[in-house]
Amino acid sequence: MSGIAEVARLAGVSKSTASRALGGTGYVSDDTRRRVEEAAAEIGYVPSTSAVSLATGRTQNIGVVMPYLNRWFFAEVLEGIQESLLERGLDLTLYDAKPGTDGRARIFEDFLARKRFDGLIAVGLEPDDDEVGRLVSLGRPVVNVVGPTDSTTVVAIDDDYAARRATEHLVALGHRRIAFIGGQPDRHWAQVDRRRLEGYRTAMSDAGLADFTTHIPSDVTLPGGYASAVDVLADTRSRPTAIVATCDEVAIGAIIAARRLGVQVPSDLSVIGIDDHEFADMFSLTTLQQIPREQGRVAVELLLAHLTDPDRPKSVVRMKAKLVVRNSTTALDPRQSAVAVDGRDSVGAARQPR
Amino acid sequence: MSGIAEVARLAGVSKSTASRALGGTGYVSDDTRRRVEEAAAEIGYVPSTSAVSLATGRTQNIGVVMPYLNRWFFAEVLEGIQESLLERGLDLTLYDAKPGTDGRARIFEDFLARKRFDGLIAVGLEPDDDEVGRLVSLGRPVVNVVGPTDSTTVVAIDDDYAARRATEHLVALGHRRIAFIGGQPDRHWAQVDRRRLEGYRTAMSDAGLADFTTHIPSDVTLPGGYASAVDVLADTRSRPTAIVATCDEVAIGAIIAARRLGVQVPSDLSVIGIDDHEFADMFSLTTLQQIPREQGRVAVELLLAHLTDPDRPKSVVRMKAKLVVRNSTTALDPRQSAVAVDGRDSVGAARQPR
DNA sequence: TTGAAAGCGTTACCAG
DNA sequence: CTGGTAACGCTTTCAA
Repeated sequence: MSGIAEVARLAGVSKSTASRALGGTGYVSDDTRRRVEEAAAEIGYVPSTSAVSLATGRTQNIGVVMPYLNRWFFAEVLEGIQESLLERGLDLTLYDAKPGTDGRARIFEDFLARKRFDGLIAVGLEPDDDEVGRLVSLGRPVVNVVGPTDSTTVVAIDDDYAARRATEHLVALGHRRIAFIGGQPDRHWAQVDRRRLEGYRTAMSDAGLADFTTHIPSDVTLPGGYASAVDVLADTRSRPTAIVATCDEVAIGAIIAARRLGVQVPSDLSVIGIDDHEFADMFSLTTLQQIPREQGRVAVELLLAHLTDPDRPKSVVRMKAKLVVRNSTTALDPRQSAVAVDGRDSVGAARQPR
Repeated sequence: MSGIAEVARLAGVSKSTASRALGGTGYVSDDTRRRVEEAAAEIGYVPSTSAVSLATGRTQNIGVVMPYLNRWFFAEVLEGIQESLLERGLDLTLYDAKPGTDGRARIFEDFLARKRFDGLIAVGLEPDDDEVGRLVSLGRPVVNVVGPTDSTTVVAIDDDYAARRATEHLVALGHRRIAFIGGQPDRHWAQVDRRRLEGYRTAMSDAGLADFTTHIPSDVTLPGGYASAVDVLADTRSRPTAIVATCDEVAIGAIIAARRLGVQVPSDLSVIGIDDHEFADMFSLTTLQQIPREQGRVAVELLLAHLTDPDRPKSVVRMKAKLVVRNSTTALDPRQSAVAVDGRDSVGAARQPR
């Protein structure tokens, strides 16, 4: 009834002309264009997305797959993606693919196969081989935010560097009994957390502290960090003097645990995280800053580039997290601190990475 | 090339028959159906969503509009919606409409108008009149999770009750200097928070404590609660003995602030929230429990009911939050507690509402 | 129980 | 610069 035919009728032109005038492609006289636009405005014409998709093969929609919605990192990335798509007039279809669930299987088997999108952004998905296969076989560009660097275009921070830098910061402050907290060998142990653990190990070895290397398993959540830290900090004798957490949520959980147990941060215990979480400031948390919202925006740009140029080679954007020193870390022994502190680590204002 | 035509050719039937066999509607012999299904499986046939939408007028997609993604309540509702849609094979398109942004305006003007969905779920949107108008004019069913009870079908908890009950709990414990924290008169002050403040006021009046009524403004976030609480608790003389927080995030912020200031919870200060946030247990927070995930699921059911029966009258599902007593609230004066405590409020296991 | 053909609302090619 | 027409891939009458 309405539709472009109606617009064409009102403007006194053919459907094709109306389409051209509205779409901006092809030759149309300025006068005709104006008449068509007026007609469209008059009846409040909005093109049918399904008809457009059918005719053009483009959905003007981007799919986003992620395993969690309720964790800071994921929510921030999602907001970055959403912002960026919004500016470009693109819709966003969300798939919540929790590891090990039936729902995840259905998403890969049925939902994604429908290809209701021109391209896909996978956030921290860590797909298994089968899933990677399905992703590739969609024949649509895919960008990963945090993920396998080989099969697709990826944007992420350098996890190894972040964890090393965090560890080095503590080493420079004179700490030796430095533990790493986060990640569970048995449950879904994310690659990110393994890479960070490796970075920590490397830094410990490089500092000649291999013997002090300790991994405290923990759920990668705030309560998870709290629970594990309570456990570890309870024993006053064996307690580490510093902790590298796999992310700020775990770090903050550890800080809360320390406070509850009467362990002073930073004087009795230094804690450093990775993220620069929205709560980091409130807990005076020293951390390696990443900006997930920005990663989301970059992911959109990369995906669009792939859409524009299908032959564009895959690329890897690896950002460097930046040390932000707050008040959760301090020199092990006050008398040594002036000497031991690495100049790079002096307290200062945080700057944006990139 | 592929498409249903190919399936039909392989099965040796017409497109119409293939469509009927696959769609499940209309008469098809069992034998034919099997042949068609095999053919479809063989070439991995997946119907084009745009073609289906164009032909049927159904998108098999639900739109979800919310103002925040990174807050517990919203993320939980979203996960509930997603779960529920996933079971039914429906897609979910997400719109992030932050109050007062250009993006929000564009969403209402352009994005929603595209009607890429069969129905819409608005979560805590609190649309202004203009926005409500646009929503209605879409001619698609709309369900609100938390929102205006008049214009559309709504699912929410009874905020007035929750806040009253929370306040009554503290009154029953003998508290008089009870303050309410959360919500900013100047900024986007959510209706939810105003309703809760009203519930608190009513309960205070009913208890003859109108003179003690105090509203502490605060951002409705954990750091917001922290900041405001630090402010209020600093003055030992005027400090309240108990706090009703508009939600658990604010309540937890207040608890963290109290700990930092050396104010013992609950002996020096009782704190009660509304939510039963994922951190509530870790902070031993007494609270009025709601289950947003469940609200999301119910919203989907209601929306689908409206889709099935367009004449279905609007309805309001108002859930009652349930008091969960943990360890952040206690009797004001230990000697009076045995008498003062309302029997209903004795500590016990939480049960699910509904 | 099956098939032919007419849409669904656009875009895009090809003459004019 | 414009209009007619086919095509996009599927569903849905309507006859047979």
